[in-house]
Amino acid sequence: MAGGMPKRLPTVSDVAALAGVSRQTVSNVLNSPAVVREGTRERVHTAIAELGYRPHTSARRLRTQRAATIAVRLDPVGGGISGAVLDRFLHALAERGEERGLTVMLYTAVDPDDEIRQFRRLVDAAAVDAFVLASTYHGDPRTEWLIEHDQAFVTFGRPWGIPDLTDPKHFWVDVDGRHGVREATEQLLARGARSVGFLGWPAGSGTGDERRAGWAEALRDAGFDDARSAALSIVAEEGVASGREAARALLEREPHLDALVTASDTLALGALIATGGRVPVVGFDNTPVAEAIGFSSIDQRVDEVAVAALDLLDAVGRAQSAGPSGHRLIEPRVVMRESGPLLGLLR
Amino acid sequence: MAGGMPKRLPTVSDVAALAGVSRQTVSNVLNSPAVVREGTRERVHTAIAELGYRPHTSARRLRTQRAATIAVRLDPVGGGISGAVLDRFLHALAERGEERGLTVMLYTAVDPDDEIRQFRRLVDAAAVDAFVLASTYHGDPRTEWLIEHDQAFVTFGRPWGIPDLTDPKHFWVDVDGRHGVREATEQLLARGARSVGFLGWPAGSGTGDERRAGWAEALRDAGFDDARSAALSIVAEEGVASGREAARALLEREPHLDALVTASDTLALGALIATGGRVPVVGFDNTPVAEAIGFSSIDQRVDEVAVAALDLLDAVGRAQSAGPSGHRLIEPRVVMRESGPLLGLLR
DNA sequence: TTGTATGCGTTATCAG
DNA sequence: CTGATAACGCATACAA
Repeated sequence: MAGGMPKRLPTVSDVAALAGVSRQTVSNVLNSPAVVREGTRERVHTAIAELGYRPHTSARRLRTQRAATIAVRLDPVGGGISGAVLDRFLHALAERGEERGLTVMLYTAVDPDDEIRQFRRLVDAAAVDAFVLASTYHGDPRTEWLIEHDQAFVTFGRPWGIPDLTDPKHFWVDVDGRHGVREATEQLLARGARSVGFLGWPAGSGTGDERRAGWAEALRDAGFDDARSAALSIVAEEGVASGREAARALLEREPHLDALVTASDTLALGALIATGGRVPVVGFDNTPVAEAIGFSSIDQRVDEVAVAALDLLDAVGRAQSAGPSGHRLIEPRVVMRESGPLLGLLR
Repeated sequence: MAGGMPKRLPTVSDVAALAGVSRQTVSNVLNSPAVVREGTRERVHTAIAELGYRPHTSARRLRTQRAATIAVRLDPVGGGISGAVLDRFLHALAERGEERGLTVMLYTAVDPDDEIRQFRRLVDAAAVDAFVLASTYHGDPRTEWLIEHDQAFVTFGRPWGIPDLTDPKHFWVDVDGRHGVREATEQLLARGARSVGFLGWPAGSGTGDERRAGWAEALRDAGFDDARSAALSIVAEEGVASGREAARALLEREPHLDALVTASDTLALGALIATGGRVPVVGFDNTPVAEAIGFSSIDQRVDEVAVAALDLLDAVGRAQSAGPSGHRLIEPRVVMRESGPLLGLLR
């Protein structure tokens, strides 16, 4: 790098001098503007602009004892097709966080124990004042540690398995998959589909069960009896190949099937391959793949999730009641696509 | 959150008291261990461990005038299939950075001007002491701004278009795509392929041109004359569909083609669809898709890239000469896959 | 409304 | 080798 002068950054004192006030006044202009007189305030602002002054992050943090930083774990690699969801969430978090003066920092961990070690490191160094976890389960050692050590955190994903979802110690944001799948199913029916199937994961994953439930609800409301519905549903492990197998089996059993909702874009892709794109398929996550291939999907609206997560952390930080409760359920958005540029490939 | 006591973190003073030394000695143990006597050092370490003490990040930053933080822009969404590369790089950066006591923070920007605004914000607030950019071009306003303002930065990607790649003001790390493609081609030939084609991007993108050059070199070394080679090459815009079209056209023209190297996994996927998986195809980036489908690809080794980038930044920070030069060219790794679980799908 | 004094936790300087 | 003192830049209680 070219070795210019160290070029000291301006401080409050510099601003104060230029504006002809005390440095305390400058601080007031920034932190309690109401307390300073109009004219003075303006002079200070001019000086600030002229010098390009900005409060020194570390000094402020040291003084206020707040890092204004939230930590998020970055996983090794977004699991294949669906990984993009976490990335989009991260992006949203960084973007909306910046609006509130928050910095997003990354950490990595190979397992829960390692992650707790990271918690300890970041907390002990006062490097962070909140964590965002990408999902949790009942008895998760990470959330237990965080609660025990009074650390602010929020999870993207309900704490599946916890008997009482309103546990006031555990703040979470989640996407209402049930609602989204239900809506997608209703839309398919409204468009004339007479037999809408569901391809989901084996029972036991909270997320997957919710999605299936949404589909079942829609069919029930449309007058299908439960036995009839049950025959239209099939399970598969996450994966293109298993999705294709399952879709194939389902179609063999129910040849009149004229639409399919699935628990993920991965399964949707498998189903599209199996049907040669002849049956409309709705995926979940609205990944780039869905967009590229051109099939319908359900978007998680990670931006809203990020905003909600930050709201909750704000509330935690101020020890306020977090609004109605410490949780937010975001309604996903159904993205219907009539046909895509690549669907033809599958024939 | 449960409202326990504020639970003050231990400071150097606490450690000093417990160890029965002055706090300066504690600081010395941490920063210049050589200067303190063995026995004392041990006592201090014991006290540190007992209290779970860690230097307060912000205090240290304020004092040392170094943020120990590097900023990386997170893009809205990793462009479809190939996006994962940047994610993996980010992960590697966070992981290797932590080993050196560096924090990775994220920022977002909608365009270069916006990004420069972010630079200004982060620099003026002393929030960051280096930037990592994901690629640049000649006359890039971002690098110009950074150089002009004496900010440390390194780019992942050569500054294409700059006449002198050894510009001492611009540090970069890149992957030697030419070498990788050449090696992949050689391996195909060694395995008995008699006619290896290349499917790449239109001329003009530095990256793409390099990759094509690697393939051409391998053919030349194998005794193909240039005219013969030229007929085996075709171009396509990035995208599955266009890759498929181009591969189809190439095969029609050169039916005896028995292997294909491509400039990206996206193009490779298109080619695989076109050939029904009957011709071995090598992609580039070794994305999750390549792994899932099971085709060969060239891995960028982002971990090595991250390490090299951090090395360069270290050198910049200490105003040292950055080793041999301010650049590192990483050799990618060819990942040959005989067949994958999903290749059959394409038939 | 404005200015003054003090401390956040750390490290650097310098005298013992 | 160790210990006192000052300063990094900011914000707050308190006095003017």
